[in-house]
Amino acid sequence: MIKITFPDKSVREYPKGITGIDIAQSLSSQLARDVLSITVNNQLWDVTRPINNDASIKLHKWDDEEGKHAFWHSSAHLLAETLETIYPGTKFGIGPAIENGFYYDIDTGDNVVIKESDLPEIEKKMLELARTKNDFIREEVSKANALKYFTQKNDEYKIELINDLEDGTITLYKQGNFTDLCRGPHLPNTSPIKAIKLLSVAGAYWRGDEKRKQLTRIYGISFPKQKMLDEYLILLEEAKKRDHRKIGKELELFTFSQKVGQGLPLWLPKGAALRERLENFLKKVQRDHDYQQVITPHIGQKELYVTSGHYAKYGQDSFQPISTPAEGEEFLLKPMNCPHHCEIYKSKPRSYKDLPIRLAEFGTVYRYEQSGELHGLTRVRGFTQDDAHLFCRNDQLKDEFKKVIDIVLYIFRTLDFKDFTIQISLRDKENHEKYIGSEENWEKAESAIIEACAEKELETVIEYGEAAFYGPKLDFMVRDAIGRKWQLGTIQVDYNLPERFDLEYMGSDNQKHRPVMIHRAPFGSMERFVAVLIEHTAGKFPLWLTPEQAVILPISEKYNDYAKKVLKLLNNYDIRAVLDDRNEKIGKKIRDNELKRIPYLLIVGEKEMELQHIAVRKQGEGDKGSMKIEEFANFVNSEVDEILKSSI
RNA sequence: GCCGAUGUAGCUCAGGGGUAGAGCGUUUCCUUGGUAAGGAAGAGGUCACGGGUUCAAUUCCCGUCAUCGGCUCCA
Repeated sequence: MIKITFPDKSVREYPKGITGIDIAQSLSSQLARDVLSITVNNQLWDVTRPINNDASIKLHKWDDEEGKHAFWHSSAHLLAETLETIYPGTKFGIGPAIENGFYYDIDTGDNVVIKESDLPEIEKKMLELARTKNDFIREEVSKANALKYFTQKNDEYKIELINDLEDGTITLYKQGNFTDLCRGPHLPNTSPIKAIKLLSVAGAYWRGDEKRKQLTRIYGISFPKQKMLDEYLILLEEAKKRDHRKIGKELELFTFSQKVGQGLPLWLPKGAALRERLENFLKKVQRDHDYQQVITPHIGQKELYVTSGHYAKYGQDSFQPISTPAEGEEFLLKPMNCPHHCEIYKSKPRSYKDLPIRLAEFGTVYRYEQSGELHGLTRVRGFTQDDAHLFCRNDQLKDEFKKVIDIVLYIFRTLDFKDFTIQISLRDKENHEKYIGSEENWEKAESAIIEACAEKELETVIEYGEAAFYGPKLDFMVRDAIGRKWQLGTIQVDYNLPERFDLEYMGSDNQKHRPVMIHRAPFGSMERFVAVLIEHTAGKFPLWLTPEQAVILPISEKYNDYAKKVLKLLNNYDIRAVLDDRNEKIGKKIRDNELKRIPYLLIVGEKEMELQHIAVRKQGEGDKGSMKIEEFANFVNSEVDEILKSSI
C-alpha cells in the first residue's frame, strides 16, 4: 500500500500502482468522469499513469488551468493526427495548449497550402476521430529510439527537439495511428473532446526565429460540451463588438488615411475631446505631485540619439534621418522624449536641494514599426506618450519610485481598471549585447525596483529579458471587462542615460554627483490607452470623459426653440450637451442616440416646455422622470466630481 | 519584414467576362409624432492602384498599396 496525500492534507492508503482516475473513482464516480489530469508531487501526470510510491496529489477538472491544459493539449494531438490523415507527409513542429485553446505548427511541404476555408473539413474529421475514443498511450523511450522513429518519419523538427532533450526523459504519446514527441499529460482518450472550432491559420517561424523557416500554424479551441463552445464563440463576438477600431469609427473618435500614411492616427473632434480630458486629468494629478510640464520639439539632431544610445540600438530600422539642404545636418524624428528632457536638466547647474526634478510632457514620438505590426491605435508609428522623467538623488530613488506607483494605481482606480498584474521586467543576464551600462548600475536599478515593490507590498511577477536596453522596468498590465490583458503603464529606473548625458548636481559636500533617472508613463501612450479604454468600456465612457454627456431630443420641431434654450443653459453649466433636432419621431431619435452611447437623453415636449423642465432618460436604463434644467446640471456635475474625488 | 486572407457607395455587405446592387446613413418632400426604426422620391461608385490577357476586365492573371488574422519586433 502507498500513502496518498490530498490537497487538504488528508491521507488515504491505496494499493501500489493506483492511477489518478482510480483515486477519483474511489471518491465519486462523477469525479472520475470529470478528472482530466493530476499533479503528482508537483509534476503533471496522466490520470491513467500508475503511482507506485507515496505521493501528494491534486486532481484537475475542467475548471482548473491544469485540466484545461491537458484537454487542449490532447486536442492539439488530435488536430495533428487529423492533418496527418488528410495531408500525408506533413511534418510537425510544436503543438501546445495556450491560454485559450491550442495550436499546432506544421510544415505541409511546398505543394500543399492550408487555407482558412479548409478548416471546417479538418474540424469535421477531428470530431470523427475523437469519437473513435482512441486512448492516449504514454511510452518512455530512449533518445536513440526516439530519433530513430522520427528519422524514419523524416520529421526534422521533432529530431531537432529530441536532440535538445536529455536521454531518459523522453516520452512519446500515441493515439490511433499518430505518435508524437510529448511530455504530456493527456486525457485518457479522445472521447471527451466533443466540440471543436479551428479559428485561424497563420504563419509562425520555427522556434520563434525569424531567420528560420516559417511554418503553418493552425489555432483552435475545444470543449467537452457544445454549449461551452457556443458560449465561447459568443464571447469572441462580444470582443469583436468592443473592437476599438470599430467603435472608434462608429463614434467618430479617430481615423486613418492612406494618404497621410499607415500607422499615423488622425484624431477626430470627439476623440480629441476625450483625449484632451484624459490629458488634463493627468496634468492635474501631476501638478499635485510637483511635476513641471515642459515642451520639446518633434525632431532632434542625430547626435542626440547617438549619445543616448538609441541610434546604435534602433537607428538602422528607424525612420531615416532628415537632412538640411545647406549644412547637411542630420535630424531624427524623436523616438523618445528622454534625451530632450536630459538636455533640459542640463540647461543650468543643479543643486542637491533642487532634486527631485520632475519633467512631464505629452511628447509625441515617431517609431518605424514594421508594417505587419500596425494595429488600430494600439500599435502605431506616431503616438503621444504621457511621459515624465524624474531626476533624483540616489537616496531619493526608492521614495520617488513609490510615489510613481501611487500615481499609476490612482489612475487605474479612477478609470475603473480593477484587475491588473504588475510585472518586474529585468534584463536577461545571458545576453549582454542587448543592454547598455555597467553591471553595477544594473544591479542598483534592479534592486531599487524590487525593493520599492516589496515596500509597497505589491504582488508582482518577475520576467527576465523584458527590461529596456538602458534599464529595468515595472510594467502594469490591466485586465479589461471581458478578461483580456493589456500592457499599459511603465516605470523604469535608469542609471545609464544620466551617465551618457553627463548629468550632474552639486551635493551638500560641494562635490559633483550623478543623478538617477526614472522614466514613467502611467497610460503608456494616449493612443494605446484610449484604445484599451474603448474596449474596456465598449464605448460607454464614464460621464467625466465622454465627449457628449447629454443629447436633447425635441418631441417635434415645434419644440426646437425651447430645446435650443435648454442646450444653451446646459452649456453654461459646463455640461457637454448636443441637440438632435432632426425631423424624426422621438422613438427613432432615442434609438439612434442610445446607439451613440450618450449617457443622458433629454426629451423635451409640450409638458417640459410649460414647466421649463427636461425629461431625463439614462442610457441603458430608461426614463428617470422630469426635472428642472438646473437640477439636472447639478446632478451631472456632482456625479463627475464624485468620481474624481472618490478615487483619491 | 514574413505567412495567409481581404479590398465594390459615407458605413455594413451581396454580385460577377458584356461599364453595378441591398440595407443603414445622407438630401428633398410629406408627416409634427411622448421613450429603441413613420412614409415617398432623389443624389451618391474610375468596383484600392498600376500593368497584362481579351473584341470587351470591376470580374481572370501579375505587381504595388492598404486592411485583417498570426509570427518576429516593440526604446
